[in-house]
Amino acid sequence: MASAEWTSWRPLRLVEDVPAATLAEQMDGGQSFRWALAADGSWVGVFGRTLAAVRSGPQGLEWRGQKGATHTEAALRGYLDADGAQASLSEALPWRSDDVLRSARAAYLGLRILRQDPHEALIGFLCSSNKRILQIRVMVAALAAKLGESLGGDFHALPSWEAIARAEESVLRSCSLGYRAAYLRGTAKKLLVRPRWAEEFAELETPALLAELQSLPGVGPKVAACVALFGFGRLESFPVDTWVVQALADAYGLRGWKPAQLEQFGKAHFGEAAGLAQQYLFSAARNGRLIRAAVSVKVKPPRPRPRK
DNA sequence: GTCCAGGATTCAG
DNA sequence: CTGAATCATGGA
Repeated sequence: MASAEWTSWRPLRLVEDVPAATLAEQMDGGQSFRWALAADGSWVGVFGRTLAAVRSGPQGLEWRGQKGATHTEAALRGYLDADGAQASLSEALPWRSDDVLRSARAAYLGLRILRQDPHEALIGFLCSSNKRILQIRVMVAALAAKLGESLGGDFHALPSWEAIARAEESVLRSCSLGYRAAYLRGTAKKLLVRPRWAEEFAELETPALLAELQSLPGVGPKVAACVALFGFGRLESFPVDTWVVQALADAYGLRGWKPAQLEQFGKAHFGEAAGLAQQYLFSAARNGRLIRAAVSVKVKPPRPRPRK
C-alpha cells in the first residue's frame, strides 16, 4: 500500500493554545475514534472525506493534509473550533466556584468538543456500548477499511448507511462488533431511506433531537447525548457514562444517583456548556486526575424527570 | 478463571 | 414504572 502524499507542515492558529497533553486527550479521549498517534508524535486521522495530521509544535499547533486537497485547513479549523466559539463558553463555566471543575479544566486547558459530523458521531457511539476507547477505535477502523471509500494509502472514509445495510454478515462480524453489529445494521436500514436525516435532525431543538436519535436501534439516552454533543454541537448535552457517574459520586458526593438524575444535576449545575464541563470531568476522572470537592454539593436527588 | 468496558434492550415484578 | 438479566468481545 502506498502511503498518502502529504503537504508540508503549517501552523494552525487558534484563539487559545493547545498543550500537547490536551491535544492527545482531545484526539484520543473518547470523543472521536478516528485519530491515531503516529510514530513521529503527530495525530493522524480522517473526518468526513478529509485526511489530516495535527501536532503540537514549539510554535503551537501545526497541521498537514493530502497534497491537492484545498479544503483541509478550513475543515480542520471548523473541526477543532479554531475560531474560539468554545473559549468563551469554557470561560463562562462555574470553575471559579467549583474546585473540582477548576482542577479538571486546568489539567486540560484548551480542551474542546470536536465538531464532528453527525455520521461520524453516530457510527462511533453505536459501537461504544460496553467497550473501551481503544477497542472502539479498532472497530470503527475495521468498518472503514472494509466498507468505506478509500482515500489513498490505508486511509478510508466511514462507510455509508447503504454500504453497512448491504454488507455481508461475515464482514460485519469480522469487525469485532459483537452484538453492536445489529445496532449498526438496524440504524443503517432506517437511515438508508432518509438520506437527509442529518440536516433534518439538525433543525430540531435538543429535546426533540434526543428523542429522534433514541428512536434508532442501539441508541439509548447516553449514546443520544453523545451524538447530540459531538455530532450536532449541542454543548448543553450532558452524557452520563460510567466515568461521569463515578466522578460525580466521588467528587460531588452524589452517591446512589441514577444516570437521569445526574444528567439533570449536570445541566443545572454547569449550564449552557454542560457538555464541555462533562468532558473536562470525564478526562480528569479517566486519567486519575480528579480531586474531591472540599465540600460536597448539598442537594438531594431530584425526582426522576417525567418522561414526555 | 473473574471483572470490566463512554450501554441498550428485553423481561420480570 | 423500576431493576435485573442478557447481549459479544477483548484486555487487564
